[in-house]
Amino acid sequence: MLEDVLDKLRRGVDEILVESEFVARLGENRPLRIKAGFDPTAPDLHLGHVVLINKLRQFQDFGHEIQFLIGDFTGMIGDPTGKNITRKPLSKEEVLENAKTYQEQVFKILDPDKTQVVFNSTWMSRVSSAELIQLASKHTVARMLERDDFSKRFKGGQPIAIHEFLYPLIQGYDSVAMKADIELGGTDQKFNLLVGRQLQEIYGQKPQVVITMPILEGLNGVQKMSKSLDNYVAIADSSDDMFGKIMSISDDLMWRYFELLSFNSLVDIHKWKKECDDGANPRNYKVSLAQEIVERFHDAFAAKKALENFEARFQRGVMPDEIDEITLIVPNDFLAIANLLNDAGLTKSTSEALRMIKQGAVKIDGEKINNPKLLISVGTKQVYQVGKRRFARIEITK
RNA sequence: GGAGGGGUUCCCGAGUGGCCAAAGGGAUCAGACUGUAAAUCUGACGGUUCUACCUUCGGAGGUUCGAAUCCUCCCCCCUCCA
Repeated sequence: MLEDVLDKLRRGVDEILVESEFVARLGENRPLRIKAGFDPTAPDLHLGHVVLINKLRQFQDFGHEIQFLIGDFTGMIGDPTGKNITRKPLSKEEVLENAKTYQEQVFKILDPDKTQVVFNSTWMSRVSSAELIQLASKHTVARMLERDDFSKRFKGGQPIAIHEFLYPLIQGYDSVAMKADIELGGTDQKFNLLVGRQLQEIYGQKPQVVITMPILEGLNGVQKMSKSLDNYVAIADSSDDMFGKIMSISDDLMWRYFELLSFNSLVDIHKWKKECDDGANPRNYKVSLAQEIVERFHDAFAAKKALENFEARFQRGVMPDEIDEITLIVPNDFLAIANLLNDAGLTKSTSEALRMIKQGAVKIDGEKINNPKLLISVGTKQVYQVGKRRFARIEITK
């Protein structure tokens, strides 16, 4: 029984520190306090976050208690880690607003009744400077430099601000304040999570078990999924977008997504991979992955519809059902095509519009055009298309 | 406080007086092909009234017919010494 639970909980995780302690805690047969921290600045949750949240859900299903920690205290200070732009500090109102958005999204996966949302400002804002220095005295610079990104930056001559050393300490102190049994985080959080263990021990608590989850690669498979790199699938994406984005990942990356995001058993996933290796069409498997994910965040009907739209659009070249309607008001009787596309927002600049036309990417009512100097007269209303994905029905009036 | 190194187009990173809107790679976009918004190949990738012009190489001046490249001052980052 315990073995079965363990197997399920181990799926997809990167590391469990310390495994024997983990087994012992589960054996205590009580609801464990599972901590997971989130940054209050990015309320747009994406599939990268889902990897972790799915795991939380699993713990929840086994009867454990999720402590969904929103790091509003640190967020209010503003953490410029690894950035050259100073992140602007968030106000109390913004933090609360973001927290609300978070919950709306996260409760698509987690059970709200078994989830406690907590803010670290609750305890951190009461900590005095003297106490903070006390906390800082519990750790050394040498140990801080063990953290991979710190040591890399240190050796590579990149700056490390003093307060960046405080973040792991505060995060670790959160574990003390919360009396966490287990803390989950991405592999990039490993160091911080371990600081939690050390601090708990210093403060006379049983150190938390640390579980790290892999960082999901973004759509291009190169860097991690993140909003700022624009390679993400947001939980809030429309069903069509979500479906299309998943279809755009490479066949290789698909297996990674299967393992980390799908609820299908690993046995099945490995079987499918083998089938593909033996010549089956990976497209079909990718479709089922895309459908599973769309279904989870929307519903079965939306998933079916998304597939139909996708096939119509990209296999048969049918125009989408819903096209943005735009009306452009111009002073003359004619408008040059490049300016039109730019004004309508279909291209980023008129230069880009001209390039697109040269490359044969522009269609009017389904007809490819190749004259970059084409003039469109006032009074017309046509569907303009740039590439395969950008459409608008544009009316020109005087 | 002293000595030295560095800031280049979305990112990484070449370029040390004209051939530089600036190599190469990544990302992105488009076309072809297809199994799909995969892979692969090809092309594009600052802006505009586009065979030309304008703006860009941390900022402000200067030298020069001509500067990302040379000089001066300033800002920022890093290393070593104290």
